[in-house]
Amino acid sequence: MIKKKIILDIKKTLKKLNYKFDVNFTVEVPNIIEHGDFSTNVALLNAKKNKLKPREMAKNIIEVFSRKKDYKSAEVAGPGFINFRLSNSVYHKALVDIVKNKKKFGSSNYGKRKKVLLEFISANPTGPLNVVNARAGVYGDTLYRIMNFVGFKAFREFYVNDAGNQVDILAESLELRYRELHGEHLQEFPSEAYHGEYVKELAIKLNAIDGSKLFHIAEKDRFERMRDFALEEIHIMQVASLDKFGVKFDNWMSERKLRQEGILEEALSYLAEAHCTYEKDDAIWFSSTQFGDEKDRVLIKTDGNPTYLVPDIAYHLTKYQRGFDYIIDVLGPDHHGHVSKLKAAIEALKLDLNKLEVVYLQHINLLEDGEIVKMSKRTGSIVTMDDLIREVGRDAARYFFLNRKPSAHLDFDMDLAKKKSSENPVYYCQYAHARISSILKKAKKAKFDLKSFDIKFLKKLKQEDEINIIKKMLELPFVLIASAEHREPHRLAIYVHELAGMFHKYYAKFKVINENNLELSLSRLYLISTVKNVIAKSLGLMGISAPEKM
RNA sequence: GCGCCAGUAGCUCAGUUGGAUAGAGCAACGGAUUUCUAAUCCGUAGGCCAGGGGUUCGAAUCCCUUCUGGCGUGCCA
Repeated sequence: MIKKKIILDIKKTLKKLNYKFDVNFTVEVPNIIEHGDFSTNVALLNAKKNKLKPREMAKNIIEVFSRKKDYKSAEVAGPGFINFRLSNSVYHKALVDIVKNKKKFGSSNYGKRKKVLLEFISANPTGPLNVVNARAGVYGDTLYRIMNFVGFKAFREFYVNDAGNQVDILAESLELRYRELHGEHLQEFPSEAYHGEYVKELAIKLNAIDGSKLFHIAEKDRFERMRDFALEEIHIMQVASLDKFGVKFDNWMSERKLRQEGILEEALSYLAEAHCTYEKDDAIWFSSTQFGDEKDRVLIKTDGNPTYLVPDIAYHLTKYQRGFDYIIDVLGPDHHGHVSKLKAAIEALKLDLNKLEVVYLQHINLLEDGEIVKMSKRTGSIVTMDDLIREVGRDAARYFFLNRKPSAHLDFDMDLAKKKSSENPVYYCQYAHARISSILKKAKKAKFDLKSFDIKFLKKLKQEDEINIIKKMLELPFVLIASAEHREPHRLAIYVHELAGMFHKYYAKFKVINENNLELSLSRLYLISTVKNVIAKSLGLMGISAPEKM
């Protein structure tokens, strides 16, 4: 919008002055406010071409600009930057545009309706979701919302590993607990089994339905009953946890279903057709070394069962078959060894490797009383997603996870997240929203009605803080595009915090409602109600509430 | 050994395609409330951007290298 106009104006000027130039110069908002509203490096990049010194070239450009009415000033700075200051009226108009855009402000067609598959969490269906899953959930969910808002067609998927070894162990664990209920005493609960309390609860629930009748059926049938019951119950449990966290999925892709539908065989046959498989030691191997892997990998084990790699290849095959333009896998840091094998397979299948992106979310340390809380799935001593939400609440949990870029390790300070005080950044943002609501309420009581507001009043907004707030709001569309583009929703979290901060400072410095100046008061009310909407919109995209009152 | 990720203030972290004087929050210290919500604001202090080299008008950012930490490197998933 404004930036585009400046670029255009610069180009026109360069042509007018008969300068040679490259089009890839930049126009950006400087970090330092004293450096003006916008800054360009056009003279730095093109001075050589025109046999001029950068400052000299900049000076000539400025002379033309100083005659344009939308520009308050243009000056040479540093080695040859040109800093522009725009007239307040330009920003006043922009503010009106934000309001006119209403709920659409910030959205764009950047994604061009491209189809995006976001796979995240994909935790094993063998227990409750943990805090790492929570981080992945918030990340994926927020990225989904942002991508859709900037014009992508995103789709959320959870891949359920409901086949394989770990599921057998789950069924066996349940059976042991079930037997315990019927008075059988175990010497020791096997170390590889699932120890969590939830297995005991499942046994109690199963017992309430089936009683002792499972002892009287065939072993195979009992095993299947155990397995299916556990999988179903745990799925329900996971959905419930996610629901509390505001995370939803468009599809739960079952590994068992993939197997039943013969996709594994399909993937294997494609690999065979591509001459990438061979038999050795009674196993079937994938010759992944020809795609840069260190060694070849087993696909079908000596016992005739596929390794985990096969269903994963098959699953990714379906991702490609479903016609997505971007395939994003959100994984834990312990998966990157696995991804190189998967990528080798995708190459072997002659699928477009560029479509596949892997985002690694780094580990989390939970801190309580300054100490790291140890987590172990095997011994059952995990902090679950439910625990976390119960402890710190949904808003704080989401904000804390979102406040970090995905590739960063995350220390989650439980004590800080629990605090309902100024130390807690999530309240800082929400408080700005609540504060504005409160002012608007008060204005209404004092008979300041925005209906009698007129655009002409906006010229009363002359304070630098006011113009800076408008500038900040104008950044939202770009922040969202950058968040989507780089798959980094944390940029939005940082943005809201900054905007909230600007409002708090403004609030402390200026009074919005002034009985003696109707036009100024209405203009300020107009401004802050826009700030309120932008904060609410941003928090909304992060799945965080924006309270009217705190 | 090889591969991936990271190293920025006492702590936790931001830092857009390379831009000008590297920023927040917390912790520390000193202030502000007869006022539209003090869950706030203002100020002070705090830095060899892990070390070294290179690329150029210009590097926390790109390249090379060394060091440190996490993770991976199964016919487990």
